Amino acid sequence: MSARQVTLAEVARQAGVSLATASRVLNGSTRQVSGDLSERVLRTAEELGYVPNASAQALARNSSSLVGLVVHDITDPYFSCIAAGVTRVAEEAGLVVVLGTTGRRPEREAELLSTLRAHRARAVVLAGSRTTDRAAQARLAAEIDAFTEQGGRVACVSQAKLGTDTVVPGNRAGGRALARALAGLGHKKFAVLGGPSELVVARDRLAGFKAGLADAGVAPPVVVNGAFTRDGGYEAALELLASKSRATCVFAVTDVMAMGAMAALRERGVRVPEDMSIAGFDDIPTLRDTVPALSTVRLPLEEMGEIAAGLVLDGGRDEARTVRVAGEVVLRASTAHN
Amino acid sequence: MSARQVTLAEVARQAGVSLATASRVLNGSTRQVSGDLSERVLRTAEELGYVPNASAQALARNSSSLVGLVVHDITDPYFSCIAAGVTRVAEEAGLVVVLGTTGRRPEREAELLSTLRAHRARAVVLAGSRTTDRAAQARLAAEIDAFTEQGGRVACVSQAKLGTDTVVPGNRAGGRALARALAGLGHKKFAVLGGPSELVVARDRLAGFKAGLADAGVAPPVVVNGAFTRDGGYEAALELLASKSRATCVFAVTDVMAMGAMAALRERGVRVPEDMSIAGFDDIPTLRDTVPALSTVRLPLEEMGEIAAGLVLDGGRDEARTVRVAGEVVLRASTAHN
DNA sequence: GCGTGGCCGGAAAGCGCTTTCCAGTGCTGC
DNA sequence: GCAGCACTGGAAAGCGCTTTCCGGCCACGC
Repeated sequence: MSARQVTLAEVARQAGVSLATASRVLNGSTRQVSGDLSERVLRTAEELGYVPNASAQALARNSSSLVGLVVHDITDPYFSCIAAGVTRVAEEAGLVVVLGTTGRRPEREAELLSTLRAHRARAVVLAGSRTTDRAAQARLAAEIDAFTEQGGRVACVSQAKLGTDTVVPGNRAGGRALARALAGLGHKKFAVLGGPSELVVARDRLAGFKAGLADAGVAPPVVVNGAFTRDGGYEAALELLASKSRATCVFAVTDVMAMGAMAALRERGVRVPEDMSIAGFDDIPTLRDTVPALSTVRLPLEEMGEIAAGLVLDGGRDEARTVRVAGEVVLRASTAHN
Repeated sequence: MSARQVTLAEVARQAGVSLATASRVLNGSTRQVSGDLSERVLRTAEELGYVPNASAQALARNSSSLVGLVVHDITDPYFSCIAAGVTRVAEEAGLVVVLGTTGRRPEREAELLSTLRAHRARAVVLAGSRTTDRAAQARLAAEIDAFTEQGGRVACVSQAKLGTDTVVPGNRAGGRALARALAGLGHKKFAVLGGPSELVVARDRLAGFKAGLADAGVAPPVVVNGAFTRDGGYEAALELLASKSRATCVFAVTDVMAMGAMAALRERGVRVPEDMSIAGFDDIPTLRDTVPALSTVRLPLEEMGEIAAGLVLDGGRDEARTVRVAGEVVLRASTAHN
């Protein structure tokens, strides 16, 4: 139990070389070490089962091999897809990802950033959606500043933050294109299941959708707001039904919300798409296989995670970069002609 | 840019106390510090925006605040639910979780453990399923030993590993109960979409299912193996259909596989449950809302993650503990009477 | 009144590594 | 043949923190 860990010093002693030499061999510094010694060190390290102490390295080098990833809820396919992209890139780069979940509490985001800063994470990907809550936003901005000042890089997914690299999906454009496509199906009365109004993602998608309807000369939609979750979609759909709206097509600003909404419609005996067409946004994998398959705006989620990780790890230029990824309207069985 | 980080020494100097005192105030050691000094330190720390360097702390204390979590694919709801449970508990305990993904490559598991060991993670939760590949298993066992010898704790979910705490779902019992329930629906010919034969989870569920059929006096099922993924289920289902089996009910050893299987059946015009009943295992949240809703064996996935994290973080007794969690058969619309 | 604890502050010795600086060696070039 | 250089190995100074140990102080007991 607790057999003391093998240290570099032991390896060095065992191999009959200095600490410096052992260090140089085992981490590939710029300095050369003769093949002879080098091999001896390698061999003893192997024999002793030496594993470098990452904390000590981080301390000595003043930089760790940690990359932070902050999401609201890892259970949500939107986030888990992004997480998959981020981890893939990080692991390829030999880094380790630290997963933080906020549970959608804005203050947690700042807390996590602070923790990550304590760990001297070299970068962090913020995948949460931006809130418009002033205080939380200021606190977060301060943490981001502190983090970058300390030499770390920050990238955001789908929420531009001052001075950070960002991957922004075409929320507005996607919403707009979707609206036109749906209007093209002949629908005249639309409803939108919007997210909480303080989320810019939700607002952008909604704004785009409205613009698209306007393009098509269709009346503005009824909007019902709900939480950005499956249950939020469920509740919002019930509320919509209760309102006796005459909508024939409903747009949920998120696939996950659409999922909840479909459950609500089904429970109330509203057939999709016969009685009501429904579309979402994101194209999370699970909803491609459902019946009816969900019409949506496809976002390359894993790729977005990869891009974000790439931005944040590529040694970093100074100015903030923004990468836009386009959404692609995919009409499936959940939307019908009207 | 890179404004040097505030260190404890600066706080101490600024507050006019020694390093020791500052440290004692800011981390709550066993030693008391007079209210006067204490407050002064706290205040300066606050003013300067001091954040302790986690690497330095880890080094000095010889223990970090990292908890590892190893999964195959964070995108898979099974794993993301477990991950949610683990992160919740870890974050409550003030720890930080490091997410490692294996992409189902057995050797990655050992690699990740080694990395985690380098970081002196204080514990790790292994949520991957055990392989029967001898070499990989030995390598993994060695890493687990090394990890525990170094003072870290290891817990496994659903795979007993020598000397580790384990959370084991009732795979066999669940499979058995499900088989009986399905037989009770009147089905006589069964098929099973099994996972890769080297996964004990898959084998246990299958074995339980067979036992349950035997209990009910029903003939053994046709078994088709596929990968433990949505696509694996899809392929296996196609293979099953091609085999012209007369099965009226199929059990996919995993909900995710069932999802793929349902897609395959649908494509081939096989109606569920009219032409074919189908059941899964796990009860991942997304499949409760689909049409038809999937019959399955419910496992409290998030709770399993919480339990695993709890086991591994509770200061640890010496002998390995095992917590069993029962699966509960839930029949929904995807299975019909025959 | 003085010895004996109990407390609290501070000095300093690490924790395991990286990296700078210095010393020694063998070459090259004239 | 020797100055100068490139190159390699080692000693040692940190990195930012924790913790042991020591010294000073006060309160107490006899």
